[in-house]
Amino acid sequence: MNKIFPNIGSERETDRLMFSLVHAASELEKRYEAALFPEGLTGPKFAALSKLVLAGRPLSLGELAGELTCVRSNITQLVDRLEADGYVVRLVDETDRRTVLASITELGLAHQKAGAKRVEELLEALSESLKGIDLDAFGKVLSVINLTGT
Amino acid sequence: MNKIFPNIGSERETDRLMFSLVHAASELEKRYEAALFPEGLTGPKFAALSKLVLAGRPLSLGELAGELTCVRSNITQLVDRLEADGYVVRLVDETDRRTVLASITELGLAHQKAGAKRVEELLEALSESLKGIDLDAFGKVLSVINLTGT
DNA sequence: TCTTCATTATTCATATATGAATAAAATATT
DNA sequence: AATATTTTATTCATATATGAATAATGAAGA
Repeated sequence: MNKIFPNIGSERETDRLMFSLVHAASELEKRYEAALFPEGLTGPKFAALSKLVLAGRPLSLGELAGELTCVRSNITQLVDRLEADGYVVRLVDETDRRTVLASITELGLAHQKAGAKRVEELLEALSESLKGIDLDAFGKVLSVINLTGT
Repeated sequence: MNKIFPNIGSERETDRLMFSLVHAASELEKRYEAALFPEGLTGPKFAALSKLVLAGRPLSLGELAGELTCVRSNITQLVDRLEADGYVVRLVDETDRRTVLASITELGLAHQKAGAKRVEELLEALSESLKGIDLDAFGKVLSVINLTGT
């Protein structure tokens, strides 16, 4: 599904560029997901595992929700699936019995590592294909859009 | 949820740019959805209604799926919701009784028009804030990424 | 014509996302 | 200490997306 701008065929240059930008982003996401697929991972699963690896310790589901900027109930479900995959286990935090910790398993670690390698290859290839292009102007436009209040 | 690139804090410039690109796209989408919300529309609902308006005739669900580049079962559900909203009605195609046509209602038309106005305002504002920026280089980078096979 | 094949939409299972309502536990207030 | 509030995760309802399996209909070929 084209999530945005049903492409009414606008004349304005910025319209076409914004359409193209959204398309490029979704293209990137597709390649990213495709890179992770052989390792039994999806984008959200890899993101969660990567946060655990980066932290180097079990994280509470609330912390994970914060890191991944999403709602708690989302993490509950994601961790359900990761647990079903055997990539993560739930632990109770004995210092605060409300808290549930997600702890990455050996299997999860192995898959995260493999996924990270694939993603690195993807970014490396992308970097290669963008060689010799003026990225400064690109960054400037992005920063304008990224100013959240326009 | 950060759909992509769990932001491991890479040094490579292109990595940061790709992250920024995905972020910009999701920012745009958020504003787009926010613009449509007051008109009782979401992105997918508005996209479907807009295709019907653009066509100027009822479209089969298969045609809609093609226009919106998504799977048929997705459209079945989307049209269910649009029908529940009263924005669309289902008609049987008498020339091919397998086919179901989605036909926009007066109410749907009114909401699409209102939504289109909001989106136009959003794009107008965006175009304004990008005035004076070199969009050529931007377009070039996007076109590289949009070459689906890299 | 009758059987086979293709096409259409729907249903079902699943993944991802949000937000409201709930339950359990910790903290604060009286 | 007892009550009230806050914080934690889960459950539920819903929206959006995919893909596999199914049912109904149409088209092609024997």
